[in-house]
Amino acid sequence: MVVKSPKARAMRADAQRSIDTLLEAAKTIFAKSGVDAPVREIASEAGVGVGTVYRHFPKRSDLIAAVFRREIDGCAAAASLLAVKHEPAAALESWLTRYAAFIGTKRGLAAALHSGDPTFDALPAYFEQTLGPALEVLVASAVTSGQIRPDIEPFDLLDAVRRLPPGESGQRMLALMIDGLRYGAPGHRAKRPKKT
Amino acid sequence: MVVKSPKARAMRADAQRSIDTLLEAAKTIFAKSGVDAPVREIASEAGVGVGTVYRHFPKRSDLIAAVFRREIDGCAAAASLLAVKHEPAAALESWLTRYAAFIGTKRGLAAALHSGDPTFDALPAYFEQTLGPALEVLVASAVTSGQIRPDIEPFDLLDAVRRLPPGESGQRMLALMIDGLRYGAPGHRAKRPKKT
Amino acid sequence: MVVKSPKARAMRADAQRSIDTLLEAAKTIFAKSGVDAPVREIASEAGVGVGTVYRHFPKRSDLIAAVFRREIDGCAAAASLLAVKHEPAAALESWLTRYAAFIGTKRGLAAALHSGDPTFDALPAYFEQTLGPALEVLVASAVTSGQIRPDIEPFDLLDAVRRLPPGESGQRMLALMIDGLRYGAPGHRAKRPKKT
Amino acid sequence: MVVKSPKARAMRADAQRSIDTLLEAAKTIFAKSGVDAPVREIASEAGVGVGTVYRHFPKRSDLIAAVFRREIDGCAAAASLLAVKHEPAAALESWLTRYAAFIGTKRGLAAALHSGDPTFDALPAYFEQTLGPALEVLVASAVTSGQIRPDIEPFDLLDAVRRLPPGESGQRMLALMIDGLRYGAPGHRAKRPKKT
DNA sequence: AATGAATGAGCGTTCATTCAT
DNA sequence: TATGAATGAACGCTCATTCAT
Repeated sequence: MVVKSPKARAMRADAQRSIDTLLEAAKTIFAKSGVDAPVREIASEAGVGVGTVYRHFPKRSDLIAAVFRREIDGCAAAASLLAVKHEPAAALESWLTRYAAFIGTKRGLAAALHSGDPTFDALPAYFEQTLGPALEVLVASAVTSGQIRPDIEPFDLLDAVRRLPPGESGQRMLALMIDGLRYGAPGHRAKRPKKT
Repeated sequence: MVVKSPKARAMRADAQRSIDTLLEAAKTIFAKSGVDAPVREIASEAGVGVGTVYRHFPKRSDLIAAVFRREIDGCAAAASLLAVKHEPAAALESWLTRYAAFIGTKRGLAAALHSGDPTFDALPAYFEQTLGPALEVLVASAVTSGQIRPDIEPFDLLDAVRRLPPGESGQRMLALMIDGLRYGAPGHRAKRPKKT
Repeated sequence: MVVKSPKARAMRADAQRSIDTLLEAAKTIFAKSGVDAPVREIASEAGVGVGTVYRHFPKRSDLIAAVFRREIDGCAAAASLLAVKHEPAAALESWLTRYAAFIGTKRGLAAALHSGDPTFDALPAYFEQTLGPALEVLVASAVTSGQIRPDIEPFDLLDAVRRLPPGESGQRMLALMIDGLRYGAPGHRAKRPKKT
Repeated sequence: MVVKSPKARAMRADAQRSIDTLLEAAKTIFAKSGVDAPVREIASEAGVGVGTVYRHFPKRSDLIAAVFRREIDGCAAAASLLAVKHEPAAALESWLTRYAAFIGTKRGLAAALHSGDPTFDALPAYFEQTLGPALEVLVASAVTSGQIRPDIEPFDLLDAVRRLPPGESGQRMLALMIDGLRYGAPGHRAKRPKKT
């Protein structure tokens, strides 16, 4: 999904370019200085005037939400790409890693998202409705090809990874979970310890 | 004993009282408005001028660190108090609850602590070195009296509770952990399910 | 007098319509938000882009002056209309009322007019030269028909009404003046107090 | 009356100096650029930082009101000075001239005063209660000494002069009124034209 | 030592004006 | 020619920090 200004109708090319540049810049600045970074800094990073920021994102929360949506979109879009470039299980693994990285980056936004600002109300639902199906396709493909166990609920996976602690410890746990996915797969059944 | 002039005594007491008042005020204001609250607000809550705040805490991070240390101290001190007022296991339970409450309050400070400001460098070590022994005593006592299982590493407990999610869900998980502590205790062994 | 852009010869119909719409919009916005209202607001009221405003009125003072001239024109034009619809004295009365209303509306512009901006230099003269003759015709007609006293200088009337205080008190004073006009009329002479 | 900040108690010398300087600067800037002049300009004229302006006058209307009150005070204070430097009638004349000048200067503030801002609510009463007695003393003195007619209500005089038109025409009318004051005085009765 | 007045950098925001579309 | 996106100067205001009292 391409992020557009509210009135997508008759959007001029330069305006769309401004929005794209702005979102990219905001992402960078948010990562560097937090979501409370001065608007001027974001404008400067984007190479536009502050007025342009305010034109497209009258409130700071509008900008934050747009950045967040954009990254959700990017993450979901990555699923399709990975699906055609890798084996099903490898694609799933790559995507989960990417998703975890996305979550890690966004941890700073969590506070903003829970600020009660109504601008953020729709974000959790958007998160699930966008990333859920993306993951579902990857999981289904890997299951069908017998590369991972079939008793996995994509939503659970999404949620569990989201709750992983940040840093290396989280990465190790993600690796564990991915191994766990493969563990019960039909193709690996022979390797399972026998029950007595 | 060296006799000090009454004046010197009084001044030192005054200054210490100022600092205490300031830390108490800062704690209150940090809780209400976050660690970025205006210095004036803190000074006003403490009933002093802003100059006094800057005299004792030249940088905001000094004040934050001092508040944090003070609460760590308070939390550690509570261990001794609880130890003499309750049975070992009950004391441990009470203290863990208090500790969790402290952690819950501080969650806002986490971002500040990870800001890279060198003022905060020593805090994690201070945290561990102060609360670790405090908990260790409580645990040892409860283990010795056979009220909790003996295979518990105090540091793990400290760390695990710190990572608990905020809110009611965290409280429920803390209750579970406390029950788990009692579960393997010698005094409860009779209740353990039999091995077949 | 109809307001036209400098190159009246090549003036396209839609351009003239733009100007008319703009002046009407500016009048509305000036009345609502003062002469310092944002240009965007005026453009929006007129249903055009801001660029169009600047095309026709490069400086704000140009727009203000044009609005003012337009209202002077409208007021002067009303004289002819009233002259054919009413008895001479009634026409005069109606016009003075309308003129007073115009003045009342414009009171906000007074400050702008005295700002020293050379754009406004010609306005006072235009005011007099447009409204003076308009009133003169009405007065002459009423005098000729014997409905009002003959010793009235139109300019004095114009000036006096302009200085009337705003609000009801001004309306009452205007009524008084109009009565005074009729008082010395030949047709009312019988009612005049005798000189001894 | 000396203008002081709301909490006159414990006002530091530098603060009072700041206020005085600010009011003087504000008067100058208001006269030059109107009451909507940038705060920075006023601060700069006063040689202080903008923060100082906001400390003493949180809202612009506070500053406007204070300037106005200060000038009323100054005008009232001039009465005492003139009373001891001139003959009663001359003092009255000088003061009326000064008062008219003050009114002339303030004409720009009229709009602000009628803006409905509650900060200005008390100003009209203050105006009357301060200038009324000041004029009353001058009038009484001149009447007692037989230099002006006795049938003059000070308030009427205050009000009439306030309504005089600005500029030379107003000055001529003020002169007329002052002559009128002397005209009916006992000491001038002999000069009155005889009725035939 | 304590106070709080003063400073001024810096932020959010608006809006006149320009100019690419 | 008309549009409105982009610009950036300028404003109101806050508040960390300094320093005279």
